[in-house]
Amino acid sequence: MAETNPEALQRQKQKKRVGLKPLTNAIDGGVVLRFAPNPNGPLTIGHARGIVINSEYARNYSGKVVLRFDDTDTRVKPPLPEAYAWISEEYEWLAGRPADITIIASERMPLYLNYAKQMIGDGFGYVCRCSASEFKKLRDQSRSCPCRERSVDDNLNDWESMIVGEIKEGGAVVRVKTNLELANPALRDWPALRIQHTPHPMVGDKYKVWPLLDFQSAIEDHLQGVTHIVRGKDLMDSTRKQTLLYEHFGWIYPETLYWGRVKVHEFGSFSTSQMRSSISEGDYSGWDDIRLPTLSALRKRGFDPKALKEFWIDLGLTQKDISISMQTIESFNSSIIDDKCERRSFVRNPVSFNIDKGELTSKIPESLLISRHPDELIEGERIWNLGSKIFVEQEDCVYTKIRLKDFADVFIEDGNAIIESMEKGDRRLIAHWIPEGMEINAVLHIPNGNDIELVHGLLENYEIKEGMIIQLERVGFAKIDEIQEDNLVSMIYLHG
RNA sequence: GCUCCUGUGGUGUAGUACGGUCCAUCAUUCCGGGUUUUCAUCCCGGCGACCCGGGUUCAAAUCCCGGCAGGAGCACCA
Repeated sequence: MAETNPEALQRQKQKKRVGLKPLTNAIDGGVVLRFAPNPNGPLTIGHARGIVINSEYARNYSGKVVLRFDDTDTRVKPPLPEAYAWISEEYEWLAGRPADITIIASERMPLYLNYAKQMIGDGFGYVCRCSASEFKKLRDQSRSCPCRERSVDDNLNDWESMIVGEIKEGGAVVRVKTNLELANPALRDWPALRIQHTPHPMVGDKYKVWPLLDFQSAIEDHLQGVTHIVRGKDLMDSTRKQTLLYEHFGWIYPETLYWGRVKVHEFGSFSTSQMRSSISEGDYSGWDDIRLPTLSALRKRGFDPKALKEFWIDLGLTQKDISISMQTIESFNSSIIDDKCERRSFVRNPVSFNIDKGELTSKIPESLLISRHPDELIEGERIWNLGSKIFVEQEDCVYTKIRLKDFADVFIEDGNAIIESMEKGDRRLIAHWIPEGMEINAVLHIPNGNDIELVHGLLENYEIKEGMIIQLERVGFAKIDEIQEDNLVSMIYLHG
């Protein structure tokens, strides 16, 4: 080998590439990407991939991201008015900055209708009044439908009828003329706009003709100067259809990248419309119900956006259909939050004992100083005022001699905990406990598939605030969701 | 059925354009050990993969051909 190919010997051992693959045809400062969700509900964990990949590429190339609401369907997937603001906000939460440009398709209807008219006027689009099934039949045989041969003037007349609402829903569509011999039947004379008389939640009944995704998205990408489109590979045919349209208009289609289908083990398959109906039926408390795979739910549970970001970047962009596990995301999250989460004691199944100080009375302090983080990564201590009683987790009461963590060795007898020494004298069990007076009733909500498991106990009531994420010693990370007026703390379990 | 995409350990992922220390990278899971006055976190170690069959070549995860498997699209949804 040294003779045939000496360079081969120089080859280094491979390393894993970090970050996203470079984009083709990308100029620093000139990259425009877009993230285009349907505002028919808030974002899910799958959308997170789109936000992360697009915003990361924009960051890498000092480019821009257009947040575009593709809300041109009033009936099958009607937009949810509140969702627009949720999505903008969730985008910012994840990307770390707001989108550079925000576009709402339904506000830009005149533009799309104009291009449609131009398309008809220039003869590469036509109004088709065949039924969907009639058309499909002809299309599958590469035959043109009767409407295709009509004059531009006839088409423009029909177009006007569509626009003013004279033609019923389903009565006509506008098609883009393509080569009918195209190998892929799905691309032949594809539909660009259809009639919808159902009022749009945002703009009302102003428009009777609405563009379909392939048309609206194609026009808008051109208008915004999008240079790179990253989309699911289920939209590969969209790319092909849109490229045909671009050729008609004389435009250049953006670079396109794809990702495969993503399933999350813990959530199985789900859809926004499915969740929407389950929520309205009361199966879930709302879009942020902790059992749901929505971004709002993950956020409510206390996930750090950086964890999601690192996770999706590590996965990168592949066209493989994948099945991921929340465990991996949780692992990214742990490494990010562990250093900044304070520890608190949470005693489940508490058993109370009287403290018997015995002969050591004079040596026992009135309060203990306990570190906020075991590695001293967080300054200051938690102050535990000792009362006359303690609560110990029942599980730890199987022995008579135990050590109260960070405090003293005790001997348990007849409901009393008799202090034997402050120093750890032997290898006895270290018990989990909390002094009386420091406790507050708490309930931990653990999402578990379709259920929420409730774990009751006593939480260490030291500097707790709503919204803070702490690590419950022995249990795992949790978020203080609500401190109720009846002195009950509601907590949400994050992960171990 | 037609059109298209994808196959690297349990799960993901790097490497594949241009064949060569690649007996294959990294993470996660799992198993074992260690640290810890938390059963959490953390640290160390280990198991574990190039879909199959041919071909080209001194040399194939990488190139060619043929299979097989999985997925998507074929909506007047996005």
